Amino acid sequence: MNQPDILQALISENLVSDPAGARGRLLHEAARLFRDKGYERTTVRDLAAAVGIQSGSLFHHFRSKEEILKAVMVETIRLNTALMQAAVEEAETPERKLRALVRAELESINGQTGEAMAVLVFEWRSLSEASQKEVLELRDIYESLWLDVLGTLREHSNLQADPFVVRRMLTGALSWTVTWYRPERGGLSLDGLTDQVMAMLGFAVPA
Amino acid sequence: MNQPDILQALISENLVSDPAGARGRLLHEAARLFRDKGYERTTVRDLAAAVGIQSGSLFHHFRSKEEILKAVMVETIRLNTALMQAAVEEAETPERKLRALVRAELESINGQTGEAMAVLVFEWRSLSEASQKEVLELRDIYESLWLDVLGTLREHSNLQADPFVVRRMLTGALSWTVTWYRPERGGLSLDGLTDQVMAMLGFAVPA
DNA sequence: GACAATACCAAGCAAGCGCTTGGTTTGTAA
DNA sequence: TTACAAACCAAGCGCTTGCTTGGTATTGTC
Repeated sequence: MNQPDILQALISENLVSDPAGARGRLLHEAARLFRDKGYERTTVRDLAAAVGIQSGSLFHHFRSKEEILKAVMVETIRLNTALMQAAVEEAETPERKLRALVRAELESINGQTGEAMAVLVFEWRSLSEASQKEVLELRDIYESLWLDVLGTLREHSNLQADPFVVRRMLTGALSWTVTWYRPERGGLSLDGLTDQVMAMLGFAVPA
Repeated sequence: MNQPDILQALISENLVSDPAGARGRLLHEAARLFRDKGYERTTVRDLAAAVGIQSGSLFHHFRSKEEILKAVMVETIRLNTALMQAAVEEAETPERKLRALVRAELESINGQTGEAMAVLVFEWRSLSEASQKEVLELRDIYESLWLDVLGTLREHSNLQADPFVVRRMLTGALSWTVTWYRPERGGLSLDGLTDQVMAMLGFAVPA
């Protein structure tokens, strides 16, 4: 299943909002604003203005400002978990599975869902503890994908370091690309960047 | 020169505030609060209460709340640049220099200056653009330390990936440890963690 | 012991915040 | 046409925010 199909499937299951609908458009604008200005500095008036309604009207769709932040995070994780799962299944060797994961995460961070992924990383503390717990459970599925692949590589001695540590290091390293990676100017493509990450981990770049 | 001596030297040059003084104590508490609650969620009343004065009295020491954030960042960079410089000079081979840098950065993030380093990473956007520019200039010195060492390793073919990319990946990976690394419970020491990072990069762990 | 300079307090202002309220428009289906 | 819910507006409430102001202790210096 390709990327648009996966998105479509999630929309029809009501797990992700349709980007064309009112709710989806708001979440997209919210992600952009939260990334650019931070959650706290973004006012409900900013959010409302971004989709062309009055600030009070927001509360017809969401009970609170925090619920908007949570929705951004939850829907992003749902989408990216599905995309990652597909990417892993398509690859055949453990090394190619790892490459697929790295590539997919780089894409989620620097591509279409980039704004929302940045929010997930940098606005985490703005979530209430109750919401944090909910979101963390969703992340577990996502993370187990990584740990399975890294664990297999470790067994085959293709990895010198501990899988848990490597995953956490990669989380930081890949997330951080959002602060500096600009594919448009400078030449390094997403595939090129993926190669660099694999090379850093000691895996040869395929010809 | 050891760590306390370096700190003392910076204090006497007025580049870093004495932690025992009023200003230094405030900056320390500010770093802690900013890390725990975020800059925006921390009020000047919180800051004042943490050092036992009235909120208005803060503005005798700092012109604005943002100036406090900036001071936290500037002083942290000054201190850690000095510590890194010393660490690199002491090591003799390029590989050992890299290890010294990794170890020093992990220590700065997870040790005494950890609160302030976390602020530097996560509250960056809360700085005004003018302040960001100032702080960025200070970071350049710091970063050139890394690029020199990584560049040398690259020339000696001990590094497969591009030094600029590796440094940026390491920035993310090492910063991110602040979100998960808890030395007290779990066993992995700072040296052990440093070994893991080096292993991940394909460098053998010294016996 | 006089006298600045420094450090602080008590009170509060103006602006901006998230959110509520009561009422109006719009879409949908019988 | 009627009925009704969903979507939205206009206005503003109550509270918190960063910061100011005018005055009072505290400290260091000769």
